[in-house]
Amino acid sequence: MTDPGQDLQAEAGEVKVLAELFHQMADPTRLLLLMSMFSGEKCVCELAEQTDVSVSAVSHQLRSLRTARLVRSRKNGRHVFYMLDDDHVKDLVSKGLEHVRE
Amino acid sequence: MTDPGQDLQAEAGEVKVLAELFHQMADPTRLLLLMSMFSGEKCVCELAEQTDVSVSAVSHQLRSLRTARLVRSRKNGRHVFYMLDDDHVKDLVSKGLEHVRE
DNA sequence: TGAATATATGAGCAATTGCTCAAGTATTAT
DNA sequence: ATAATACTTGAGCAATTGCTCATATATTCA
Repeated sequence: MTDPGQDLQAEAGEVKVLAELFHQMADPTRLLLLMSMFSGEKCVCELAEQTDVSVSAVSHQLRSLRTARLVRSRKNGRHVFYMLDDDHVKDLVSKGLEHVRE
Repeated sequence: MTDPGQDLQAEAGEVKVLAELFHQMADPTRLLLLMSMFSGEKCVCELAEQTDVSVSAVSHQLRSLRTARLVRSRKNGRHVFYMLDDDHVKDLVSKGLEHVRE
């Protein structure tokens, strides 16, 4: 259901930021990375394994997600753990799946 | 809040379809077109006017949105009216704006 | 019928994307 | 110190994107 408390009018600037948010979720690899983090923080090598993409490619995409503030990272020894920055992404994927599954 | 009734596990195929959904919403022009339809069906020339994009470009993007089943159209005389195919898009934009507005 | 309006579509092109590969930094282990 | 592991980063490249422009189709109007 559409949240009635949300103002659906938006300025041009807001639309661009919103498009950028969806853009981050529009690539299968990035989307899979985000979904892998639903169960908690994951290190780069785990993410690479789960998505079957090279460590380098994953690192590039994580940088993109981090710059866009969808994820944040924490360093521990030689591992870097990535996690969702907030729960909105999870909500969006949930809503998206509702649509996909009709 | 994350819908607890939604299964957040997804197969590879589902992820691709979901990415495609977000991809449609990831372009500022397409997003603006979708948002213009929140208040009801609009003809191509109205949409072009509101988004300040050429009629040709709008038509191309509407075709993309229609193929991806985010919108559907209805012909009346020489006008073609476009409308959202269901309310999920509206929900996604609403959730997205929550994120953007922190 | 012919002109005007509304929309669709294909070609072409610059910009962006997502990968690989090679090289770099940082941390731990021997 | 040297090697191994974990990750990052820049260059380069093929594929995709979103526009414009020209042209085509469909409908209404005079």
